[in-house]
Amino acid sequence: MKIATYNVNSVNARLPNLLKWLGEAVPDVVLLQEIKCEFNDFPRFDLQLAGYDIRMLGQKSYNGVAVLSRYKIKSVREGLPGFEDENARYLEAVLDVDGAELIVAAIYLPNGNPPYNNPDDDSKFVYKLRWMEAFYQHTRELLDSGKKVVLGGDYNVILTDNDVYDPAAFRNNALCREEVRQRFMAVLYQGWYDAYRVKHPDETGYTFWDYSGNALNADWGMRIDYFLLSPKAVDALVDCYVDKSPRLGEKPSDHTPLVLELDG
DNA sequence: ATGACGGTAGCATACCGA
Repeated sequence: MKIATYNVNSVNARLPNLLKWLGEAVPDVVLLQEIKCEFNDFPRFDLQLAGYDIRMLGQKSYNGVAVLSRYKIKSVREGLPGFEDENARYLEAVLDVDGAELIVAAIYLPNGNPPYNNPDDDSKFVYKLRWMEAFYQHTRELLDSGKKVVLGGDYNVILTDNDVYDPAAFRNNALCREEVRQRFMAVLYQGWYDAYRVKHPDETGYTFWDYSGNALNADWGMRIDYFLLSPKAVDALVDCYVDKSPRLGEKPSDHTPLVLELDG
């Protein structure tokens, strides 16, 4: 089974790029972030024709997440429990995989950096930390359930200095700050596995390169998209890798897919 | 690497992003 997480930076702007990649990589499940549209504007017919059952949680202009699945989607949870969120950032789905249950979630964690025109405004950072606290509570419950769970998404966290091209330049960035790293580590310490790092302890594993300048050519990237696996999911882990081809192709997202292969 | 770039709303320019 092949599962992908892909921040598409607008599913409509990315549709040709996305459909091309789906045809080449043929993932069974795709977790999308930043679809940037409401229900009525989601390109569901194209994606259904590509073979997927679809659930989405959208809003106008910003954010938005979706689950595409070749397996039947039995139910979904929209948003984190106990957290009033004005943004569409969390969609969890129960899949029927040949009679067995697999839980997946598409996650778009807040960025947390201040607006450029107001660098002293920390409200977005406070929101990020609140979001991570609600996420921590929910991942505890998911882990305690003992189920097979795959949490994929754009976490907007640079976990260590090995996950960014210039750690010094990003030291005070909301993706790197110690409070954020500690909260992400706290989730991992519950007993989740960072699938890419399990398979590739020393490679960069960048999943994002800025559109500007020659960031892509110079490999000025960062690893901010992750798969977190519960123990039952990591037992089935075959591989986890970055597929850079959509980032190198026509009209790319600034992210590229992270792919997970599970046994069965 | 506080720049320059892309997407959206909406029609000029502001907001968002990592």
